Amino acid sequence: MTKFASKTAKVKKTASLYELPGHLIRRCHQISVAIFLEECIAFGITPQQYAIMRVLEVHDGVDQITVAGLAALNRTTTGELVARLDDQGYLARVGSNEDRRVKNLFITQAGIALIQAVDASVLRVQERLLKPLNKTERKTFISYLARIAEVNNELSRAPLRALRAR
Amino acid sequence: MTKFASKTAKVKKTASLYELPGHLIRRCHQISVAIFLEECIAFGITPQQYAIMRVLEVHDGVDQITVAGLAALNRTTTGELVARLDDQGYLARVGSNEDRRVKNLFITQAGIALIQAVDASVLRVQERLLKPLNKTERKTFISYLARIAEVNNELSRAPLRALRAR
DNA sequence: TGCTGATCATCAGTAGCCTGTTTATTAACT
DNA sequence: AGTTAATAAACAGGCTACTGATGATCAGCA
Repeated sequence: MTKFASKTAKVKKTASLYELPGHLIRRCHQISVAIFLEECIAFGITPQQYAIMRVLEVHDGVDQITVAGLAALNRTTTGELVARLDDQGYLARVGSNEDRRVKNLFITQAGIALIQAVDASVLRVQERLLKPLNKTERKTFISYLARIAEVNNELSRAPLRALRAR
Repeated sequence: MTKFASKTAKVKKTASLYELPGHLIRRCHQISVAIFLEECIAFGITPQQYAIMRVLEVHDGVDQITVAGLAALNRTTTGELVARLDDQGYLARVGSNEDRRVKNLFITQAGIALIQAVDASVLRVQERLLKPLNKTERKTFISYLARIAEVNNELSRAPLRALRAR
């Protein structure tokens, strides 16, 4: 048996759990969220809520599904997040007149103020998260993440969706 | 104002949402989970459940908190995951005699069979996830992820915890 | 022995993430 | 006009992730 082990061992074995990219990405995600919450605790905002606000900052007045697409968030989750942001007064849901199925989302003054106020904290999140990498490594790392996210976008259950023409 | 803009612009502005590492990591995480679920749909297992099984494969008989630490999972979440794995018959929870607070987790024959059966699928998950990167880029990417997870481990709300001496 | 502090599992409650379905409405086609 | 298909939002239900608290138990120490 052992005699032919090297020749018959064509079956690749899965790496250690601690080397599996999926597991590592999950851990990095947890770290990223933890740092974000710690830095932004004073604003009572989560990374996902922040993402929606950043989308709205650029695409004010779009509907929930569009925001979900632009932020790469699930449509149902987005509904919940938007409800909370509405409660907090950072955005307003306004029923559309042209299409009565739609609720358009508009950023409020408080919402604009929030994005500005939170900016320094978000910068610190990036800084702390990427601290283990030097400047060139950071660029490389981000470019790899971006490439994986872009090329595999359609594999995601909440893919990024560009703004549709109206 | 504009005249001095370049000189006064010492305040770094946060990057586009689509360049923020936190946001990109979240998207890659979603993709990773989606591919895993797709590949392993036949086994009815999730990435987190798989992580627990892999830990148990090496550290059979440890308690829930220890498994949580070794898999970098939250203690409460681990309790739920373990309950489901128990229901599915992949592990057994056995009350300890030495310490009656503790429930030791033992992998079952079905659990061992599962890990083996799922192996090829997990390999495909890695392959598909990292497809946008070439061989050297993959190594670099994984090493960056590992470094970020390791250096920032204590920032996580569910940090990796080594096996404690008993 | 009895007190005190730690520890394991669990519960309650909140948030995120997802699927499939339902309701209301719109668009498209006959 | 009337049927059908498509779409936005919301609902039901399940899994993951976390905090803070509770009950049971154990360990250390007076």
